[in-house]
Amino acid sequence: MNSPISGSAAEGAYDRLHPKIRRWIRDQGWDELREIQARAIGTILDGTGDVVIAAATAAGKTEAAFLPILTLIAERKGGGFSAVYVSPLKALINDQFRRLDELCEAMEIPVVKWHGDASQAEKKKAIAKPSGIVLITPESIEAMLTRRPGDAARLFGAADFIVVDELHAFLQGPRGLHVASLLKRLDAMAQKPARRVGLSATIGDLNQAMAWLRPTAPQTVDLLLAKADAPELRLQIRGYVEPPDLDDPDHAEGSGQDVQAPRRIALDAICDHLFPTLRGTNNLVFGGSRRTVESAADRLRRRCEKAGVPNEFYPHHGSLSKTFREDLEIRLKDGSLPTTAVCTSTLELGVDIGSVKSVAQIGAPRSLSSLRQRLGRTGRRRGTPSILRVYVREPYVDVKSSILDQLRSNTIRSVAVVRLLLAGFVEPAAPSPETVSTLIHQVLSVIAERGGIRAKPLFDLLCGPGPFDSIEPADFAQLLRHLGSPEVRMLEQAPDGVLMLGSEGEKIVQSRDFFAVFESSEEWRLTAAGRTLGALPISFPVHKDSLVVFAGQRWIVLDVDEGGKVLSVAPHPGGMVPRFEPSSGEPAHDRLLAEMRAVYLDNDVPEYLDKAAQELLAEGRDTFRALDLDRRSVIQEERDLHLFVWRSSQTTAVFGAALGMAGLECGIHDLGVTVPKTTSAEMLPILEKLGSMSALDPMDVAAFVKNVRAGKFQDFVPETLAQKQWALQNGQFVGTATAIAKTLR
DNA sequence: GACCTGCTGCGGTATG
Repeated sequence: MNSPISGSAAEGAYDRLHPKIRRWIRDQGWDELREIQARAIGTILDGTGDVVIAAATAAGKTEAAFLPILTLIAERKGGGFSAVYVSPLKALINDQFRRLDELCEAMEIPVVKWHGDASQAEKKKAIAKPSGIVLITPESIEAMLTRRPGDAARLFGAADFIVVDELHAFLQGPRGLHVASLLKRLDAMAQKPARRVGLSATIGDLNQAMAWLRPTAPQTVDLLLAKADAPELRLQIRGYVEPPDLDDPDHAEGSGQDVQAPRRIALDAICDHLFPTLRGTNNLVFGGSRRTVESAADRLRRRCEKAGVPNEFYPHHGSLSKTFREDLEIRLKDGSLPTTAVCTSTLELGVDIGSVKSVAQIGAPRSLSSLRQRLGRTGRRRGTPSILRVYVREPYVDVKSSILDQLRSNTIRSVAVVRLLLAGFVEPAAPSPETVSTLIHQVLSVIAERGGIRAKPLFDLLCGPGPFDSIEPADFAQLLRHLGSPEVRMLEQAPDGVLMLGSEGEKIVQSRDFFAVFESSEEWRLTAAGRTLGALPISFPVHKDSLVVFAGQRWIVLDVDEGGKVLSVAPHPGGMVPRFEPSSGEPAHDRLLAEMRAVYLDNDVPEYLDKAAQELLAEGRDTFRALDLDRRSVIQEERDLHLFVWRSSQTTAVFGAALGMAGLECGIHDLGVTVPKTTSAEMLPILEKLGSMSALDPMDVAAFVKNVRAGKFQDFVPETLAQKQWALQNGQFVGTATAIAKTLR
């Protein structure tokens, strides 16, 4: 049989694969290897170092990594896993298992799924005879190290490769710090450190990815970038204005939440457009919050009922039970019934749901990396376009309204985001404020793993180049002393200096929720006729006869089990949409604010705006000009003073903290800060003083920052260490804040 | 003015 692979480079790559892999490729009916796959085969077979493979979704990254890896490990038998694949999602492990299992079976290489829902028997088998490939979550690696330290080295210590999937998901946040630390610890127990292969779709700064993958030698990481061949993009931005005096833009249609006479809110009009536009095809609607998702899904279901047609709109978010979510994912992938999922960010990455016809977004986006990921769900078949509809909600305004509302910043932001999307911009990863909290977790974990360890080898194992590089020996000593203090009792020190777990540390490590480095909140479990619907935040006020909209249906609470934290419900026509826990918003990048300013200054009216959005854009620009915001940045509005900063959320927050030092409490928004009950006459000398401080010490600003501590173990982080870390991560923004103060006028 | 992610080991019982 002739080689099915065309192109000389690809042909060469194909010929170098293991004969059984070549047969499998022919059996798949593939007529060519993708370019990224051919290049990965060359790099992995010829090289000895680490590799980052960055390519669009559905470009065949998994095969790009595993075809050459399997070729190299084909002849290895037993003696530990040959390759460790780390994934942030169980669902992704299940998908990859289906893709790898058949190929590996042909090669007689075992593959084992290793996560909380995976078969105990399979895991036991692998512990007895570890071999081949393991597909595992970070938390399961953590559990292995702390609960079976004797087995860990035998299982992982001989691996030739560690593959990290969805690498971009680990470039920031506590879980990224956690996995990076686990990689170091796996290296420390290995006879020879494994080669690392990172797989990713959207990465804003590739240097960050290389540094994350091999902190000791980022420049040695081979980088394989797939040429982007993005499908044609069709897009529309639609504008909607809320009615006057609205207190809840997500309330349930025709419910008691609508206290005054029922009236139409923006969400009603948005769903009036979504219903006929999306019906009959598969789509994703991103709602932004679980509350908006429930409210919109409920409206769309009612429109189906009214039209006398079967419902095809279903909610999907993290509080819904697994069964609901999986049923919907299967229905989307299967494709025999038209289906639209109204979701939060749950369907943004990972799980295989096939290609959808269009993506809709309720509310103006703020993050390019997330919008890109969402768009990647459409236009996956050759020749079909990506379709994106953005539904922008703006408040009602009249002469008494705040200028912040009159500036129509949501509409402006939508236009700016589209411009940056077309320009190919993606935000880099932001620093993670959970550093010390995650270090505490790893300190406890290493002590549990080894039974006890002295401070110096503990520091050498965890710190230095890598996730905790910013922790100096003196910081580490301070942290250990604090953890060992009589008030904390996380650690104890034996007379010979060996650190061991204290009574509190023992309790924490033994608990079932030790393995994850992120927090989880307490919730009510919601059941109907014995079936679990999902979970509601414990803060949601409930009592018998409460009405609730959940899982796309309306319910009445029959019974409240305080002890078991269970709510029993039954279908009911009324219902309130529950409020979930609020937290801080998605951060905006400097470049987005610069682009928003450019949109205000320009005169072009993009043709992708509907008539209402065009009017909102014009209103925003008129207000911008009337206030002369091109030249002015300090605007008095009655007793409030607005300072227009035009910088990232992080810079604006630091600027706000610097004002806090001067005794001014202020509110922070996209465009800048608002200081209540202050005049520009009072403000100008303060700004002048701030601007003249050439060396404002970030440590001094840190003292005025609320929530300087973050993460699961934030209560155990010494305040001064938290402030020092904040100053390290925000020092550059403090400098920017003084520079901003100089320019405001 | 937000979202998402993860989970051991034991003892009990039922089933092939």
